[in-house]
Amino acid sequence: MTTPGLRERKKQDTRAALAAATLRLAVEHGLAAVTVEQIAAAAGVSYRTFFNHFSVKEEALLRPAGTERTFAVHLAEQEPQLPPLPAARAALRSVLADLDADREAWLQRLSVIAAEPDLLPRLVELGTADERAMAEAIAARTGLDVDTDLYPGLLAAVLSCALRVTLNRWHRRGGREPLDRLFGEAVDALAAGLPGPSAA
Amino acid sequence: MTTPGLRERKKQDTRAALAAATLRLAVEHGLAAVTVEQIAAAAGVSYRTFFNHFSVKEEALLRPAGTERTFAVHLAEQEPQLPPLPAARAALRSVLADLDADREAWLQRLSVIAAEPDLLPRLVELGTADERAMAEAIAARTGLDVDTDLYPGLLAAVLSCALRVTLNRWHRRGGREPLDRLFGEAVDALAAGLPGPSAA
DNA sequence: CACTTCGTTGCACACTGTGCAATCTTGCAC
DNA sequence: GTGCAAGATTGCACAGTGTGCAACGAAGTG
Repeated sequence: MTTPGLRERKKQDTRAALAAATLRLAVEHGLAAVTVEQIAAAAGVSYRTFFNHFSVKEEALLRPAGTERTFAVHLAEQEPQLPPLPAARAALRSVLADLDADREAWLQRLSVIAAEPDLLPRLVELGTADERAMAEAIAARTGLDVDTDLYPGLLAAVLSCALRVTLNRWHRRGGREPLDRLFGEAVDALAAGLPGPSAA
Repeated sequence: MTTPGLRERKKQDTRAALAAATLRLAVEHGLAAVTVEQIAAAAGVSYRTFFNHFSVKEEALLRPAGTERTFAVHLAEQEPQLPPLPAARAALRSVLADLDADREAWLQRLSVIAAEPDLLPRLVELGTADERAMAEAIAARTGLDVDTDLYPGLLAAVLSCALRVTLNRWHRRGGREPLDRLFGEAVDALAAGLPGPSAA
């Protein structure tokens, strides 16, 4: 927890500039129509530098900040005696709060995805890394083995889905409904065992 | 439902040859280390022809047959009064039976994925098309709207996850446990509302 | 036997993503 | 402040992906 340091700060600035340029250009022309070269130019850095920060073009759109292990941190903060599902749900609420702090940008990102159906899979693709981390955090909390036991992997996978579906609905409603409530609906349906189409 | 015709048959042969060559080479060297050019050569066709059948390299590994809408068909066959979750579960059992008919090949495909972690996301990526189809089939059955109602999209997403987790477990156990039973365990946990780590 | 349809092929091309080496700036110790 | 190590940026070359286009030939149709 030492001082960030000038070097680290400039690095984050570069990443942020690239992410911002990506978002702006993608909103304008669609991500597919924008080349990495254009993004780098708009951010004032070289083509090669782009790949020092992001390994894939999509990453610049969908992971503007560094690889945050926020879920694991938030999960660890929950009361130890809380069952896994409520604990994970509370942790994800915190993650969603972070997203909500950047409302406009995230709604724009979701718009870019909605406008280019081919990109939706890539969003999911980026999400698998987080899903893996989530599974490991759940395994650590429950004392299970992430590789042999069913529960951690299944819960993480299912919650990732709920998150994805929720973001999709949130965007389709113009971000007017509170993200929190939409996610709550999804998790409630899960906790009830997907009994049937009760929630319209 | 007319006769397939010689032309159509040859087309399927070409696709099958490409898929088989892809699997063989990928098992041997890993998919990333194999180029499309090598695959095409091994299948006895030109480089360009590969992309007449598959739009992405991964597709040749993970979708050896044509784009089958098997789930929707199987779902339509279920008793109309059956609730959505059991109906979808039964339909997916049929899909899994199809996979099981090709046991060895599918276990090999899963091995290729397991050996190359970077590929797992791409599997998910390919799966999103099926997920969308699944959501539409469920929407049609329940009379809900796939775009505005929560239920179809959520159920399809969650079942896709269960399927993915199940295939993963199946492979890790060497394909010895019946695919059917592993999937049943996952869906049981879902139907129970993910109460806690009861199923070890 | 025309005539259409369509899968295959070759070619050119824009772009992605990587390895490598050079350069420059920051952080740190003396 | 001077020198040195760490690391971020850059340029260059390169393998490979995926696409558009036009030509060719075999399969389907009358």
